[in-house]
Amino acid sequence: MLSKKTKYAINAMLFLAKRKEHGPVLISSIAEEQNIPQKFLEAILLDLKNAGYLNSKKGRGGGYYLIKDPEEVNLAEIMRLFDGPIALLPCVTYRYYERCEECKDEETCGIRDVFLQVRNETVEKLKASNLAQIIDRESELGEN
Amino acid sequence: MLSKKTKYAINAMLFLAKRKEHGPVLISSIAEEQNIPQKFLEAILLDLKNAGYLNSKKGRGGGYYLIKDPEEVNLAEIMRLFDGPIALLPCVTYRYYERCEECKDEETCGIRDVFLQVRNETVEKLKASNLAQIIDRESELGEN
DNA sequence: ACTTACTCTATCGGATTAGTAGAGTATTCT
DNA sequence: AGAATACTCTACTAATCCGATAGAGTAAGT
Repeated sequence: MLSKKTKYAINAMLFLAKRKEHGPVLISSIAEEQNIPQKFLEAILLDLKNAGYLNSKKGRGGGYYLIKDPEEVNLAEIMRLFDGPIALLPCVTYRYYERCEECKDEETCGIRDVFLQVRNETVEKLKASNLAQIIDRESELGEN
Repeated sequence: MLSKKTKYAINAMLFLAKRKEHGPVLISSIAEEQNIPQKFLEAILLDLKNAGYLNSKKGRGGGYYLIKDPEEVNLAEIMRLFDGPIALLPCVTYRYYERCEECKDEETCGIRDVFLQVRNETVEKLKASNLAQIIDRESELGEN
């Protein structure tokens, strides 16, 4: 299951993507409109800033704003940032590879390839899901 | 990521499936051969017994043994037993459905259908992966 | 200067994970 | 019957993670 942190991050990013042309948005506005505890959100936004997705402006008229193209930010990235690897086994991740300690022999492991397939399918789908596409999808659904 | 409990359970089940015709297997043998802490394994085997996969025999010559057909036990079931739902959002599980509390409107949620697709693909793959198939796959890999 | 608003450090309760200890109960062999 | 075997149950623990909060600090704008 996704952590709340990741869900909050996705919602905050979508919110900021929709307001991209309106300049910085207050943390307190994001918190209020997306139902996120403000202090918790502050930490999340900071992580997103440090990861290069957002920038912030201090003082009056300040706030956070998206600096990446909404098409270039996908769910896989956001999830990895907060929840770590998407794979279900450490031995089928690319970036964070680790042996399964209890595994006798990775070469003949009967479950490894299933989990590798699952991982690949999942990552593919999540990568295709970028902020722009999600926003389109939302308004599409809203019209019915 | 899968918990150790789930991984241990899978390994123990595979081990018992291979020894299906040999009668009961001691907890201590399973623990030793699969590198699982014995006391921890005891709890796992008990859960698997209560879930109807295994049965046990007490006293001398006792132990645990598989009572289901290896083709009828798949990874999705074992994972659900120990780690709960496979879906990444509570609103896309069938058995354990729950609203996402921070979700404003499920009908127009832009990420719901991606996660539904991911869940369905994953469950499908994991269901196809049963004990018999995994054992076949292992010996197949061992021959190269 | 003063206000606004982001940033950093520390802390916290509760839940979960992985594992341990030990007494208890049922079964079988002699 | 009694001993030995082997599963079963209850309780406990250490470590880690999750979600959240508090408060002081710092930077920017007016």
